[in-house]
Amino acid sequence: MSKISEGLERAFASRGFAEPSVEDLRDAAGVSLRTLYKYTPSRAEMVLAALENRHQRYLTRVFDNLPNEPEKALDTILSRIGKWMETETSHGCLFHAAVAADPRSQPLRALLERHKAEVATRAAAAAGLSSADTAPLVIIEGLTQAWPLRGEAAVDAAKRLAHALRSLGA
Amino acid sequence: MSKISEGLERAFASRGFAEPSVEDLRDAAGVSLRTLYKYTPSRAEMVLAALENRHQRYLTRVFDNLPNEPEKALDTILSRIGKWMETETSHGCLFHAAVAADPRSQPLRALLERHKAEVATRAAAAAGLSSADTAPLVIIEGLTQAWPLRGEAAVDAAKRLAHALRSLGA
DNA sequence: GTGTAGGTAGAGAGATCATTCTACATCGTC
DNA sequence: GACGATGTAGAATGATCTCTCTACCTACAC
Repeated sequence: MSKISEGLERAFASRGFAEPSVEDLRDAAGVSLRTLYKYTPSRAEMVLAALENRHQRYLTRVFDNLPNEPEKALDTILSRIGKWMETETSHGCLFHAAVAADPRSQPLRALLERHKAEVATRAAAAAGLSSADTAPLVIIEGLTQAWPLRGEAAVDAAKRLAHALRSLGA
Repeated sequence: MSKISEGLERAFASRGFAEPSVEDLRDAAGVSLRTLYKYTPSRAEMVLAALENRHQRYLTRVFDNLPNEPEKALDTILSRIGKWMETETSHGCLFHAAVAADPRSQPLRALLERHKAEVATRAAAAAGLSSADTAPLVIIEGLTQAWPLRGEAAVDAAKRLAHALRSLGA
């Protein structure tokens, strides 16, 4: 149920992956322990459900209704990521955080890779670049990690890089 | 004692911050529990000691003996970070990982900020840019997070961005 | 109104973990 | 050769956590 995933996402995003106990997660999900375990039969699956929800929300927030002109599209993406950081999280990428908290988990790695692959592909396509070009991913990752340290200045720097890349690539 | 910090760094780097128990950390540090607690009186301080060690090693490996020409310096830094990723860690930045694992910890945040501030300052200086310029930090962060996903292609993309930045800024 | 599917509340089992404590060993210095 | 500082090995403590289980409730189909 999506109410559960939403609550889980909120809990992990604000308190990290280590701290919240399953009882905390139950409260955040707004259901009983029994129902929580029915949909996500272990704590590890609660993490996966939260990230699945995150993935969808992120893609919608960042990539929907982009301008058609490739010159503007990447700028818009970077602005939106700045806003996302501001409202949704104050420290880095939740997928990287989940993997960092439990680096041995294979399903978690797979989810991270799927998420980033989709982000990279969409960003490159919107910017009119080859989908194999890694540069947009580097800019986006850089912005996401630098934002907690520099705030809006990171957005500006990312945009400058995107602009420089475009004028050099042309 | 530095043998302890080194062992702790190795343990957290390879197994993450959540998994290793204090007994595992004792084995990695190569001392008794009592001695371990003498130098680092809580598990949280073991994390801090590991990161302190990491910080010094990283600065040395990445920033020592850089070429004097600003055009080459940033390229060298990015190549060295690629090598660092290859030999030292397979997933992202250990400081971000530590904060992600325990986002409420103030000392951890402070350490992350100190580390990144020093990296940003040194990179900007070596590249002949203003030390307030956020672009080098964005590139470095982007490379560090994209490397686990794209390997050497991330190094190449980071270098292209650095080059584009330089030719646009000039 | 009875049966069934699916919910809540919450106690309990069983394991694990961080931290402390006890008992003993080593070694350089006087 | 005895002392004191510092180390090791590992048991004991007390808290906490995940996951399961029991007991009860609600709503609806027939």
